Amino acid sequence: MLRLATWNVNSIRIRLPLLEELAKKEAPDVVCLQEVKAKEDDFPFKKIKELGFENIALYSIPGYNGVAILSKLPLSDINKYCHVGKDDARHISAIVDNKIEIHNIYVPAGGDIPDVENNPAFAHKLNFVDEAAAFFSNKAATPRLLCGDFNIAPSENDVWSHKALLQTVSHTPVEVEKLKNFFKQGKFVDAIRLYFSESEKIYSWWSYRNPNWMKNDKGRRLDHVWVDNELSSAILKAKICKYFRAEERPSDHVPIVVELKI
DNA sequence: ATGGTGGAAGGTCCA
Repeated sequence: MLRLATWNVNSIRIRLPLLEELAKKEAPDVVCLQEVKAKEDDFPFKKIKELGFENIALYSIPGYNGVAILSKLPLSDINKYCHVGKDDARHISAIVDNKIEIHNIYVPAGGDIPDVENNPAFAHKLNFVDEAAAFFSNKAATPRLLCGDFNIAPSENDVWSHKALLQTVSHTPVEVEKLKNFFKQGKFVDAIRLYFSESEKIYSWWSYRNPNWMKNDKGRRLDHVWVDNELSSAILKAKICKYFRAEERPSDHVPIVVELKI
């Protein structure tokens, strides 16, 4: 049995108390973090090891982005990837316990304007997703799990209003198409939708800019866990830890936890 | 049509 959490923490240093809560309440064996926003010298290795995560794979730069895999089980074959020519710390992988290859990915947010001509950040996002799709198009020797903040809510019920968000970066048709292509090319299974029906609205992110986030519930499902299709029967449970959004000094994303039988 | 909040960095950027 393996319990894995993925969470965009939006600064690991600010979120240490909540990471401790995650470790205690959800008991993950592996935690994939995005937006750690701390360079290696500032990363709280000691405190994280004290929580039981003795094995840490980190790919970070100062200030922005940064991904990490925290694990109670041994990590091997750690790789850090540069996509579309940018060394911006968005993709790290490791094999956990010699059983499963975990890829932790932070897809660029893409700015505000969904237009590649007028917004280089949006072009970067689309190119990143295309390159990732190509990267994962071949079968791997070890079963794979991909997770992270993909910054795209692909289905109608991954957003509070499909119609209202058609022109909003994260739910535009061009992004959704590219994410679905990525998904198809890699023959992946959406571990979260295996557990929740397609007709159920599920979100993992609520904007900081909406102080009434709980009442309005204008969320989006930006965070994902995908597995190789041969692992689909290994998914036993999935949980979106919405209660983390209501904690003191929350991230705008909440952790997602999956339980696999491997 | 706009601005709303949060984090890190450092006198502004990214989300």
